[in-house]
Amino acid sequence: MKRPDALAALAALAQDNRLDIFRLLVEAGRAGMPAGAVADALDLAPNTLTFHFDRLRDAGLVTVRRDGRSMIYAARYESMNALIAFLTENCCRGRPEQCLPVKKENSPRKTRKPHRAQIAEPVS
Amino acid sequence: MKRPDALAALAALAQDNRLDIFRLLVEAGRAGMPAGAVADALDLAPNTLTFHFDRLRDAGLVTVRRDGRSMIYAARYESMNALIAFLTENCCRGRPEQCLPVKKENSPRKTRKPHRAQIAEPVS
DNA sequence: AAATTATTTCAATAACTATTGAAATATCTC
DNA sequence: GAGATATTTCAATAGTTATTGAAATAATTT
Repeated sequence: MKRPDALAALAALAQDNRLDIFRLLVEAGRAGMPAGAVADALDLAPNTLTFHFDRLRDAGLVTVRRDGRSMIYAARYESMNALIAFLTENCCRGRPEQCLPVKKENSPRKTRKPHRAQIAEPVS
Repeated sequence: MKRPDALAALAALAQDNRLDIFRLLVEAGRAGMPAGAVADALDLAPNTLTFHFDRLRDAGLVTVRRDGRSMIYAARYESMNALIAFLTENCCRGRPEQCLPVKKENSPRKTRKPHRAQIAEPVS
């Protein structure tokens, strides 16, 4: 997965309702579920839902097929895994050495008090 | 990592410049790098950068400490891994059976043509 | 073929987000 | 302590995104 796709997937998942929708579809498995069932489960207006499905679809995270008058949406596990792989790539699982905590230097005592706040503890 | 934190992390990473900033910090390792160096590397205005740092910080993805007049930003690998774990949780690595492709049913030939589009191939 | 059910399309709107320029703050150097 | 450097704060603005209501489309049932 390349950067633009990863960015699209992140953006698609970075929204309250869409995260719920996607997780619900993941739960539902390969079979997927009809739009209406998702609407009921999450209490979303059908047009709002279509809006979010479109975004998930654009990001390649879900597929649709028609079944009678229902539209069946299903999670694309491949894309999700590709995203996870992308994130993993340059993080710990890709470079485990960086996940280790910094080893505290056993610094020699200074004779004078160091300048105020020259080196502070990380904040937030 | 709980849902709200995961959502915050996703939102923080789901932006062009922030994704670059974060990846750069990940590259930089535990030592982190001064805001100015990030600004130079990515050609971003200093105030724009502060804006994005704030968001990454709120999402718990980076830390800051002051070193002289520089502010040193560093990636928090823990959070990144927590996010990956969250995403993995209900996806393939958590439920590998779901990643397998649907096995195509070897359906008995119908005598009559099925209703148009009753079951279609997944789209997009 | 009319009524019903499931979903999408469209336009309007409110809310949020990123970027910019100008000014403020903090630290360092002379 | 004046000037320089590094970064943040603030206000304005342009652009994007989510939600809504009303109407349209598609498939099914009667």
